[in-house]
Order: sequence, then structure tokens, then C-alpha cells
Amino acid sequence: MMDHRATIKDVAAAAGVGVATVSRVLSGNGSASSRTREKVLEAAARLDYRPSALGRNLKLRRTGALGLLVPDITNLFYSRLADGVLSCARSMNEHVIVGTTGNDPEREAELIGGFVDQSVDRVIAVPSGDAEAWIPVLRADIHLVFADRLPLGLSPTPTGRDATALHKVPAVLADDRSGIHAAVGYLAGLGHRRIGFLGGNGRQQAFREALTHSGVPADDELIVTARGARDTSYAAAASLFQRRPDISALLAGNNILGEAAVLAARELDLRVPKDVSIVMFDDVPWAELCSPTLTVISQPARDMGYRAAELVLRDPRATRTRPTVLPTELVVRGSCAPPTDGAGRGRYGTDPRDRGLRG
Amino acid sequence: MMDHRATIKDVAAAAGVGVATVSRVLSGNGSASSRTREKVLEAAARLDYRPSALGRNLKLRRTGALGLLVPDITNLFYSRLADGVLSCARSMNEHVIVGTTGNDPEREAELIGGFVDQSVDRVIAVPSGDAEAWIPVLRADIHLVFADRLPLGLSPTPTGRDATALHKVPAVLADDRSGIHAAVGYLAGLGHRRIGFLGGNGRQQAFREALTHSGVPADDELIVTARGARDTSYAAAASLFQRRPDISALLAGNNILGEAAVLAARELDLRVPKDVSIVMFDDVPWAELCSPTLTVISQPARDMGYRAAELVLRDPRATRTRPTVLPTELVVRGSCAPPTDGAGRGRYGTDPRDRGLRG
DNA sequence: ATGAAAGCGCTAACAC
DNA sequence: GTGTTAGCGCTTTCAT
Repeated sequence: MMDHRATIKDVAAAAGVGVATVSRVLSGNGSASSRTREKVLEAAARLDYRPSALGRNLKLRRTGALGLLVPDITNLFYSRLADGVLSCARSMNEHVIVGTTGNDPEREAELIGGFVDQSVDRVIAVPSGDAEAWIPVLRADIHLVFADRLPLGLSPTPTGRDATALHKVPAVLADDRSGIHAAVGYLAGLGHRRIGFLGGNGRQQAFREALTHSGVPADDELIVTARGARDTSYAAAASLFQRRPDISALLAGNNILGEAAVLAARELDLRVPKDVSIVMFDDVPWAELCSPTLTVISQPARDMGYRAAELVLRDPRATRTRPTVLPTELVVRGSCAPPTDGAGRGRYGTDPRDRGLRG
Repeated sequence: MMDHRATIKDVAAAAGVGVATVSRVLSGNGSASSRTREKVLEAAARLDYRPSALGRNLKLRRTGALGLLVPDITNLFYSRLADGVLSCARSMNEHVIVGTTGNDPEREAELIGGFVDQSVDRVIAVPSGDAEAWIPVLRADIHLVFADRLPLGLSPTPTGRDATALHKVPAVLADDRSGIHAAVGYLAGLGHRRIGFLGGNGRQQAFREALTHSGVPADDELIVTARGARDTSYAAAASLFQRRPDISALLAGNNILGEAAVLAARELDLRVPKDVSIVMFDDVPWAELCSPTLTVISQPARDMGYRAAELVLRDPRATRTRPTVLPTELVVRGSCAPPTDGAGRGRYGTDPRDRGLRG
């Protein structure tokens, strides 16, 4: 019995051939007579030989690893995205190193550094910091794809000299603009005029646009910046409701914020949708379980991850400037109703069973 | 400007010293005069030198990577566990390779093989297959820790010659037995006699014990084996409810099965808790959002991951046979009430606001 | 078709 | 305290 793992040398000796031949046979490159092939395969099997990725990686100066950076793996949206990445990576026999940034640019920078040191070949990231952080990745010749959003200060459509190497980084995004327009249009159609927003900067801007487009006045006080950390989301939602009791509808920028909004509303004895209508991003299982069922903007989270992985794994050097944009969908359930000004009683669409309608 | 990444050789040349000195200075091992140290540091900084993990790994025959295997990363329980692992790993500057097994032993075996090939140093796993699958890991001298459950056919307390090397593998488990006893006791106390169970084998056995302990007759037809894949869970729950309309309470073995149970009950027009009481494993955010709020057995998922990571990272070779068992807690909310036999109307504990009580 | 040999970038003896 | 050197296990010319 051997003390340790067999190396290519052991196999070569056992098969009575040179190491190069073993390498050729096992990797499928080069040629070998079927007789030699036989011998090598037999020896390898007998010694239970498993090529060490270590030697291979050093020689090839690559690891075949895929780095994945998400803000928070316990957020179902990101775990679905990760699941998509893992699924695609598995089909290509790549392994995935996962890091969570907590939306912290410093932590992100550290993790990026780690990827570079490890000679990770490809990276898929939901970026938290600004664009400069990614320059080391590009310099290290690592294939990079952004998912869900772009780094701060990186416009989706480069204008003139603004087009740096970073603008060439492929991206897979959700069409949140359309989703937001649909949601705001829907709420405006129900008669809402004081619609609040809770969420990140990118979607905030789309929200303002949508308000304008629907002829609803924008009210800065109703627009709160929040990224959806679990510990701050509730406070953000509650303080918004308290500061502006006249708010009649709220769009939550992700499922954590939506959860916080529902909880805060309940805690403050605001009835949904009688006192306040709620729409949130991400269709999560509990949206159908809570009461009333929640109207949401669904995003193809898993697909986004899968597509990002396809891009980063298959495309040799995708130089596309246009991001891949996946559709979103407004799923109308029971959490929205016309506003009931003052003490008026509404009697529309409050049935929790009212679900499955898609708009 | 350099064409490519600087190597230790470049730094040595630039600093006018030997490569060993550079290695010593940068890794902190060995000694160097402050003057040389200075020179080396300066040169390294100037060349923006980042030691390649590739060379280092090959030399040391290790990667410093931690492999993590979970059944499903989109299951909040496992993503919380993963989060705990990631958090601990980050504090030790280790990177984590994540794989999902989908509860499939074959897939698990493949992923294990990958870890061995990659010379992963440590593995934390929620095992899906049986014990033999892990022998290659042990043979490769990889530190292994099981989390959440043990491999099939591996009793927690080895008896006699049953004690193989696998029984020495440390494990971090939840005290699900206690949780189940508390839940069954609670339900029995409410007067339930036909209590169903939906879940994996391990908990199933504890459930039977708990029934006996509470003097409730076990009914095989009410005990359904299900592992909580999203696509089969609903069918399992629905068919149980349909086959045995006389069921008065159900214990769901994880949050996916709980979700399915709530949904199936609603679909079949069973009122919770009037027609059927529900308790589920895992305290998830939506348990407080759904109506009625859900009574759950909470488990310290994140802690389990963190502790497992501590074990696998800190302990040199933890030869403890006793698994680490973390406490569970029955969190009583609004989804349980005394059974209402026949067409009787119950009027207990149906208030959705009835939450926060801990037992 | 196949073997010998030269590294990939790093660490750890071992000399001095 | 510091340089020289020998590999770690693999792939890949380059001869043969």
C-alpha cells in the first residue's frame, strides 16, 4: 500500500512509460498507441491515480475556478442567483468560490484581492463598490461579468470618452426599469398619489422616472435610500411610515425591504392594502403565504446567475457593451388597493385569494 | 511597465537579494535585517507584487481552501449555515468552495472527488449519501466536519466495533430530538391524537419516540418521508392531507416542507389552526408574516455553520466522537390550536398577532 | 508514437 | 542573516 497519493511519476513507472505519455493519455491530448493507452489506463486505475490540480494549475497558471461575489447569501434573491451560477458551473466541471460582501466596498476589495492571488480564472459579481475596484481583476486577465447591477459610477450606456475597459465588462441585469414602471403605473392607476420608495440608488432613479411618466408628483421625503441589510431595513420602513402617515403606497426595492415594510406596517397597525398598498421586488415563496398575498415584481434570479455563468464560462472574451437584460414581471396579488383618503373605507382587491393574475 | 504579474524572482532582483530572503520577509518566517526587510518591502510595493497562491500551493501541497457541501443553497436554513461558514472562513482568510448536492449521493460523490483533486484542505458537509462516500476524503487527509446531520448508516453513538474512522469525524448538529419532543408534547397537550409528520428519516425516528413519550399512538400512514425538494414537497403535503382528512396536526421537518404544508392546507380549504395545526422546523422570517403566524422549532443555522468552520479550521485534528449539539427552541405562535373534532368550531389561538411567545 | 527535460512560482533545507 | 538549490506535480516543446 502506498503511503500517499500516487503521482504521474508513479503511474509512468507502473506502466513502464514516460510521464509525458501518461499526461497525454489522461488528458486526451496528443496521440498514443492503443497498446500504450491501455497500459497507462490500467496502471492509473490500479494506483487509483487522481491528477493533482495543484501541479496542473501551476503549470497552466490558472485554477479553473470561478469566483462569485454576492452581497448576502441569505437573501433569497442572491442565493437563487448563486444557485444558477453553481448549476452552470457544475455542468462545466468548474468549482465556485463564493464570497459575501455585505454591500461593503472594502470587504469587496479584499475578496477581489483574494481572487487575484488565487489566480481565479473568472469572476461573477454583484458589485458593491465603485468601478475602480475592478481594475485589478481586469489587469489580471480575469474574465469578469457583473450580475444584477453595475458598479457605482458606471453608466449602463457609456458616452464618449467615458467608455473605459470596464464598460466592456459583460453584465446580466434585470429589466427593473420596466418592472418599476409597471408597478408605479399600476399604483397610479389605482389612484395613488403619494407613493413611497425604499431601495438602492439605481432603482430609485427609475422610480422617479416612472413617477414622472405616470404624472405623479415626486416627493423626496417619500424616497428612502436603503440597501436591505436585515438590521436596518425595519427601521427604515418604520420611520418612513411614521414620518409620513399620509403615504398611501410603497414600493420596496428588494425582498428584505419588502419583508421589513410588511412587518413595520403591521406593527404600526397599518392595514395592507386598506391603509397602505405594498409592492416589492422579488417573487419569493412567502409572498403567496402572507396575508394579504403580496404583489411583486418578479425577477429571474436563477436565470441571471445561469446566464452570467454561461457568459463568463463560454464566451472567450465577450466584448459586448450592451448588457444582457432579462425581463421582469409585475405579479398582481392582494396587497394593493385604491387609496382610502382619511378615514374612508376601501373595499377593493383585499381578498387574499386574489392571486395568480399576471400583468 | 510589466507585461505580466511580478514573481518572487522579480522582487528579489529588484531588491538585490535572493528569492529566499523575499519569501522570508513577506511570509514573516525566518529573520532578516531591518535594512534588507526595508529593501524587499519597497521593491515588492513598487512592483505591486502579489505572491501567487499557485506556486505556494504546489510547494505546500495544500490550497488553504475550505469545501462546503449543502443540499440546496436556496433553502434558507442552508444559506444561513453557509453564511456562518463564510463568516468564520473570512476571519481566517480562507476561501470557500461551495457545492450543492441536491440530496443526491452521486452528485455528492462527484463533488467530493473534485475536492480531493483540488487538494482542498478542509470540508464541511451536510451529507446526503452514506458513510462510505467520505472515505476518500479521510484518506486524502482532509479535515472533515459534518453539519446538520450525519451520513446514512452512521449512528451518532458508535457501538463497539462499529466505530470506524468516520465515527471520529466531528459533527455539529441541532438538538432536533428535543425540539421534536417539545413540539409533540405541545400538540399532545392541546389534545391532538392524530399528528402527522413530513420529513427525513432521522427526525422521523425522533418523532416516533416523541409520540410514544407523549402517549399518542403512532400511525404509519401519517408519517411521510420527504426530504424537502421544492418540486415534490407540495405533492407530499397535499396527498397526506387528502389521504387522511382526519389528521389534526402536522409537524414539518424543514421550512420547505412547512411552506408546502401551509400552501397545501390553504389549497384544500383547511383552515390553520382550526382544521389542522402546523409546526415546522426552522424559524424563517415569513413564519411571522404569514397568517396565522407559524409555530416553529427554531435552529441556530448560522451558528451551526460558524461552529463547524471553527472546528474544521482551528482544531488540528479534533478526535472527538461526541458531536457538538446546539439547542433548538419551540417558538409558539399562532398555527396551533386544540383539535376540533368533526364539524366543531374552534376558537383558540387563531389571532395572527399572537406571536413572540417562547416555550 | 514516445521519452527526456525544462520549467510554472514558491518554500525550506542547507550552506556559508 | 542571506544566498543557493532542490523540488512540489504537472504540461509541453523538442528530439528521437
